[in-house]
Amino acid sequence: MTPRSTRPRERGIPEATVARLPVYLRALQGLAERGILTVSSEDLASAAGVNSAKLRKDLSHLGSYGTRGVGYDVDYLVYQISRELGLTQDWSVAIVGAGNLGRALANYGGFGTRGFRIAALLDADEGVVGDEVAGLRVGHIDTLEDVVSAERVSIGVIAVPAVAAQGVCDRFVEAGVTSVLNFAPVVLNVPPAVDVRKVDLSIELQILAFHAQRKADGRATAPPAGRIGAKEKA
Amino acid sequence: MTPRSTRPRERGIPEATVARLPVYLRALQGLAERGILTVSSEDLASAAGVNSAKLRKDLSHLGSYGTRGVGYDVDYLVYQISRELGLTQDWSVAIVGAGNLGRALANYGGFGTRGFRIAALLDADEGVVGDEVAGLRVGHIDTLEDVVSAERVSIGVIAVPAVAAQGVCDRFVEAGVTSVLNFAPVVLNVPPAVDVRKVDLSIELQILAFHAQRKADGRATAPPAGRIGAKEKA
DNA sequence: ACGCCCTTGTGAAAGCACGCACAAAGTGGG
DNA sequence: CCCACTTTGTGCGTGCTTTCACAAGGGCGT
Ligand SMILES: NC(=O)c1ccc[n+]([C@@H]2O[C@H](COP(=O)([O-])OP(=O)(O)OC[C@H]3O[C@@H](n4cnc5c(N)ncnc54)[C@H](O)[C@@H]3O)[C@@H](O)[C@H]2O)c1
Ligand SMILES: NC(=O)c1ccc[n+]([C@@H]2O[C@H](COP(=O)([O-])OP(=O)(O)OC[C@H]3O[C@@H](n4cnc5c(N)ncnc54)[C@H](O)[C@@H]3O)[C@@H](O)[C@H]2O)c1
Repeated sequence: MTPRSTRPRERGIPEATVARLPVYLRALQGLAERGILTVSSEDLASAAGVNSAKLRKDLSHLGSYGTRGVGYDVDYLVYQISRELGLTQDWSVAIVGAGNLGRALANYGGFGTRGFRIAALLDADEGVVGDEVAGLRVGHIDTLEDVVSAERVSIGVIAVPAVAAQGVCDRFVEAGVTSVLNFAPVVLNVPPAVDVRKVDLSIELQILAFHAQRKADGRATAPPAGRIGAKEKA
Repeated sequence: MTPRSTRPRERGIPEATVARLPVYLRALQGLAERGILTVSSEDLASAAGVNSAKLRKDLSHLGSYGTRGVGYDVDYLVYQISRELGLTQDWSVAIVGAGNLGRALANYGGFGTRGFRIAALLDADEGVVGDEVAGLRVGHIDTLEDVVSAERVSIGVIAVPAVAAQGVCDRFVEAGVTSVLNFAPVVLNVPPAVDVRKVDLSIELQILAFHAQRKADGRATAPPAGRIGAKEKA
């Protein structure tokens, strides 16, 4: 059979596109707040910081939601992108690690406004458990499995020290969480069905340093690469 | 002439490679701490969560620093990658916004240990200026230009609310900062010579939500393996 | 009702990135 | 000294991304 006739738009949005949809969504919400009703691909692309052809191709993966000669209806597009991203439903998030970062995350208002609900903030330190952070009481890490199941947590956030991250991750996975956002600077090992994304500050800084150095160098500066012990090239 | 050109690395390392070098570096440092002297591409790749062929190709962009039949000298490779990333020098970083996130960043130990020095933490709120955070006194935003110039800040970190981000960014750029790390959920507008990287929590969550929805949606329309299923994504 | 003009949606081309598979290169044993 | 074995470095095919360029589609003024 040819299942291709089943859907107006094929299931199978390129990963690169998925990563940009949230950016478009935010830009659109900004436009909506300013009372703008329609927007051309050119203007939206500019607001999102991308090339307009790319934006159109990205949106074309969702369907034909534009009107030629006019542009896109802002509200409608917000809805369509939200739906595609799964934001028409709420997602429960559990944060493990109530340290500097975990608390900052819990205090961050940008969660709830976008359909993500912090169901729990857990920590292993008895001195921290019971604290109130952003109207949430810090729970004990041992309740992780219960919380995940009771609150139907589908996204786990890891904000513990690097050495503890894999262990926390394993517990999340064991408890049935299949989406993990990792702030610890380690490579997590998970089964193929689990989706891990990482946010790594050091890496970002190092990438910036690389480019900064290159800008500063200007010309080819190959300082004596040689060093103790190892083989000398040439 | 024509010596097998000592030019180990051509100018022009692929961006994708640059983004992975910090991951390799961290994995190598972990090995070094455990007293491991040499490592094969297979083992290092596994520690870094990538394919070994990819790792070898990435490293080949820096030069031929491996020994066939043996592997790579851990210390030597640490040094080479560090040098390539510009980590053999120290970088001064200025953080603007001493709120939840700014404080968490300032308190984060992982900075100094990797060659990044927090030269200043600035805020506009008079009630916050003067606070001590992580042994650092919060300065007033109006001193930004002075600090940048006096401390030779080359990397600016933006941790202010979205509405204030572009303004802070403009001041950084005006002051001569050409590398910016942005935590605010906005698209920053900068001259071409300025390098901006963003860390956007909401976007990461939304991408996770997209895949989570897809997994939950009826069937496996797309085998999770093909996408960012398992190992961490770059 | 007609045609002009604007903007979308999309082939096609070019550019990157990835990973396989293997020759080359070096090690260590006999 | 030679050979068997290990692991690197890379040529090459494949698939994904980006960008260009334009035909098709739709609104709007006359
Ligand atoms: N603070 C930052 O700005 C920042 C930036 C980048 C990355 N990170 C990373 O984020 C993670 C957290 O950073 P932080 O500054 O919040 O550290 P932190 O030390 O302030 O907090 C860590 C918290 O995790 C808890 N914890 C430790 N082991 C645990 C376990 N097994 N189960 C549950 N809780 C446990 C500790 O009790 C502590 O409260 C670290 O991996 C760090 O490298 C932090
Ligand atoms: N807290 C988080 O976990 C988190 C997560 C993701 C993104 N963010 C983003 O990071 C940014 C900061 O978040 P936060 O939670 O720390 O906010 P916050 O409100 O706690 O802190 C913001 C700080 O910036 C200062 N500020 C405001 N305008 C300024 C200006 N023009 N110049 C200098 N300082 C100024 C404020 O005085 C305040 O101290 C926001 O854009 C937020 O969206 C935060």
